[in-house]
Amino acid sequence: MTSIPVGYHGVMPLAPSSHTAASPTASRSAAASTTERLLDAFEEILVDGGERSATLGAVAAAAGVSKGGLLYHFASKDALIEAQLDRLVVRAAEDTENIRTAPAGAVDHLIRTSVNIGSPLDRSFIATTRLAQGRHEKAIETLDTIRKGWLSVIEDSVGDPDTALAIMLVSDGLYGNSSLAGMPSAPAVKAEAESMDRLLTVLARLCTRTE
Amino acid sequence: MTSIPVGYHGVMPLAPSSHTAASPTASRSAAASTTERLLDAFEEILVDGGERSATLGAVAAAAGVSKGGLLYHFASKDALIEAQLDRLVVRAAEDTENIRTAPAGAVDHLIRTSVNIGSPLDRSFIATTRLAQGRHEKAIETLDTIRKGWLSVIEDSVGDPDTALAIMLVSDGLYGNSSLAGMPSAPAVKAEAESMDRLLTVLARLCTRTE
DNA sequence: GTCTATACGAAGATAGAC
DNA sequence: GTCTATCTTCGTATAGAC
Repeated sequence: MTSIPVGYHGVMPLAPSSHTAASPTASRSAAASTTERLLDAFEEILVDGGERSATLGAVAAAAGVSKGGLLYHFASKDALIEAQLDRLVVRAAEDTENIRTAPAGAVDHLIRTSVNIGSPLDRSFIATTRLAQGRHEKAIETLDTIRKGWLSVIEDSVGDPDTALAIMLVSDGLYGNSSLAGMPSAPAVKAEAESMDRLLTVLARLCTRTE
Repeated sequence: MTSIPVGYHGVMPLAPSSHTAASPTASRSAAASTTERLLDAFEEILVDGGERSATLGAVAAAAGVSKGGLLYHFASKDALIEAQLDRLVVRAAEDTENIRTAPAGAVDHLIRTSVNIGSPLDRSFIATTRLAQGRHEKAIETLDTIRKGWLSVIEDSVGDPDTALAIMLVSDGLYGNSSLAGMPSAPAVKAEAESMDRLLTVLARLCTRTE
């Protein structure tokens, strides 16, 4: 199987303009650059198979290049990881703003987006979770920083730090469970939606002290 | 292969009541059987260094034996993992009973024990978390089963399934964060204790009757 | 029960051809 | 930019000595 050389093709229209990591010759646009495809492949393998299966060979193959090809773009495995972390930071920053300005409120938005639906941020985040569980120091720090940002937004929204912490922990729990479960089927997602509504109703009780 | 299943032989040895409490036997280098020491070493390396660093060589060395010595007790790495999972199941079963019969209430007990303080259960649980993040199927299933047991107890305690879920998620979040942070220092644990009290106060709001 | 020696393959990384 | 060797180290597992 696996006739298509291009491993992953989920992300679409977004123009890969901002790239904090080293980008050799990011010419033009159109289809995803090899660098982007490599990062996509890396994240996907990390999410689906865990840290151990995310070898340079596996990543290269999934992106449709050879190991040597990969190593042209990322001089070492750690360079690949660093670029992945940079990518997460960018995506998380956008997300934090989305939470802050969410029409339905920060809590509602945070909780609802705390389950993996396969979004680019989900993939980047869960991929980093795998690296963090492998005790990669910078991955742990990156997750911690992002989490602090989210917590801060929730604090601003609900006022009380302890309440914000409780909500943040629910989010952590949801994401953690979600990252262990396989990607749910479409109908399963729908079923989860109802559960999600009820959960939010319950959590609303936490915020009944707004002053 | 292996017509002689010398490999793994469960962890049946009945443990003296002090199982859930910290084993007073100083470190992991004395009287315990080699099998136990190997499992202790495996879990500790998994917790401290992640899945990748938990190689047979590292485990054997930490337990004070050679690779060959380890392989006498556990015929393969997977046998080692299976034994580790069995160990978690036993410890978690005891813990579930402790939660159910906790004087301060199930919720209070669950939440308070959802931060890593280095107990045998903590180590077994977090070690399994590492394996689960490495996408080890049985590790994922084991965690899921244990979690369902805890959730069930909380449900019995608080009555409402959705409220129970919220509390369970807070527990998941706490454990997840705790497993990423390094083992905190004694004073840090104390500081956390106050935060824990406040968190429980907040969570108490969830259990307010909603008729 | 535990050790040493070794087979075998996988993983990260380099060199250089195209 | 990408590929094909190739080197080296590491990880799992086997065989057999003590």
